[in-house]
Amino acid sequence: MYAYVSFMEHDIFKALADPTRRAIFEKLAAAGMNASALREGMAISQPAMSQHLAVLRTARLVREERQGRFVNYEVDPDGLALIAQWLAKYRAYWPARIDALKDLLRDMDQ
Amino acid sequence: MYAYVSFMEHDIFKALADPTRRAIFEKLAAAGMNASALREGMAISQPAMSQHLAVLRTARLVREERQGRFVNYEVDPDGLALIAQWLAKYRAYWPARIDALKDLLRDMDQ
DNA sequence: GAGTCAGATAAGTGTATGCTTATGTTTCTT
DNA sequence: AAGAAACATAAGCATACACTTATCTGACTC
Repeated sequence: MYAYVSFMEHDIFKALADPTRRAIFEKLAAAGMNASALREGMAISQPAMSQHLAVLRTARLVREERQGRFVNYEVDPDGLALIAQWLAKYRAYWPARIDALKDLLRDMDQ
Repeated sequence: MYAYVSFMEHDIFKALADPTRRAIFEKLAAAGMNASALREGMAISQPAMSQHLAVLRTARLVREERQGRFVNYEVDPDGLALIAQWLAKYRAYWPARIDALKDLLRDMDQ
């Protein structure tokens, strides 16, 4: 069981280590869209985008939904949940004062 | 200001993309210790450890405290805070409760 | 002061990674 | 049925990265 988590954890951090993929993820967080729409204003080739999306998919940071010949992408909460889980392990070290962090903590505490 | 955050963000995800560095960080989260103590049971050369610690330091995931000829390392809350901040941006996508996390883990267990 | 110990840095090397061009696959249009 | 559009995949290449061995720096001991 934890082996799976470790693999996923590795995939996630690997995926987020690339600035282009973080930008793609951020764009998808604002609104789900297909790969072509994602490319707009991003100076990235079609194969490169496809490869990045594959990495994000493997990390469960993003999920696809086929719609005819389009593939709509959106944020997959599972990946974010795993990051939250990883972060929660080190909760003892978070600075207590930052308001945003308090919100974070409260939400994860439920 | 936000430029600094972006740089730091990149350093952090790059740093955590390596499994050895995640292991080092995890060990330090359990207890602060010097570089030699960190190496114990880790099958890693002295220069490699030193290089990994430099990366973690740059990412502000870890901080050093010289003590004579020893250098004691410990978790730096600043790095964790930046991850929490990053994660907070996507709070809208988190599974509503921890139960969802448990479901995820169970699913991954198959 | 000489030797030793903890750790950092330098330089070189094999592999991983992100890109490119080319091509494949599926769906839609006409 | 033929072409085009939306993606995915394959193969090749240049760079980044994590490791190695060798050397350097600074602090402690004798």
